[in-house]
Amino acid sequence: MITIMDNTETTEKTKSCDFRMTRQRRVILAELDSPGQHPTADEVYSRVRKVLPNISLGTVYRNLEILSQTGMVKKLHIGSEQRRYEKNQKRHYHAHCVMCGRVSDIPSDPFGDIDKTARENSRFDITGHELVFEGLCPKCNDDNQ
Amino acid sequence: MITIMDNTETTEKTKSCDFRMTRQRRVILAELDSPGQHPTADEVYSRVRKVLPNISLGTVYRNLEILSQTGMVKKLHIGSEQRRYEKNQKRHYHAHCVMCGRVSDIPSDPFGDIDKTARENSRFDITGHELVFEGLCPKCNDDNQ
DNA sequence: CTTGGTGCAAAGGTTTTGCACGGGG
DNA sequence: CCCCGTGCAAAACCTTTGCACCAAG
Repeated sequence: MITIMDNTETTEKTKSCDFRMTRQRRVILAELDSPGQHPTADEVYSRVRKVLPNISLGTVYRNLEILSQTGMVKKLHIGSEQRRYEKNQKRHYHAHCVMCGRVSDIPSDPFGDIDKTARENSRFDITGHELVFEGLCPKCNDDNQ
Repeated sequence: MITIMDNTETTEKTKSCDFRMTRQRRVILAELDSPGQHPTADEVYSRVRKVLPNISLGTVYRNLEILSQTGMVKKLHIGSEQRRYEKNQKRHYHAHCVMCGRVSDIPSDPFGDIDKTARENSRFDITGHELVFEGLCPKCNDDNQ
């Protein structure tokens, strides 16, 4: 029999939201575990299929959506490219290579002061911001010389 | 006969890039002229069709893409929603209503210092950033009370 | 048991593209 | 005149969804 409880806050969160921790969901979460990753749904799908060959792409999408609603996973919208996902973890921003599309983490505390500036210049009730830095990754920068 | 030259920097840019200023292209640009707008390709399409009933959606997409390459138009990537476009104009950021999807301009000088911070924390050659503020627009904020 | 989750496949929505023709410069 | 741009329609792409069955709790 498969152990379903793993007494992490992850499972706690799922339980409290009336979500079942299915095999599929657990494997998807596990795939997102290593930091510095920002896979697309399709990338998650092909990785997870190595463990669960019969999982469907629809299930991957449904789970990523549900997990992002619980806050365990974060949806990323970077450029006009395909949606990406990451495990929600310590505060950081992202850098996006305009040449190859690579996405890297940039560790940083959130810039709270820019929200304040925005509030002063608009009638919106600003709650936060999405910020992506654009530029060249080290590799493309070298190739470019 | 239709006047093709209009001796604006717009036409100059087009000429220098070997782009022809066609009737379609001119009407699309004109539609984007009033500030504070961020229409989707489809919205541009339906507006432009009032002037050019036979224009095709493909032409609208092709032109918005070309115009964004010349720098005359800016593509906006806001949340996971449909792509939006605006005429490139004085420096500002955008606020996105998480409830109704509305997009508003927020006048502001660019935050150059955050690029500096990002540079110090990554190996990317950072050239700029995409920044969208999230919150509630005045209307949704009222409805929410 | 009950009810939410799954696999499958089809549908949906947005954006791109191949092609033959037309018009800009 | 040349060849870029256009209209049309199909294709490509990404994401969502309906449905019958399955399995978590």
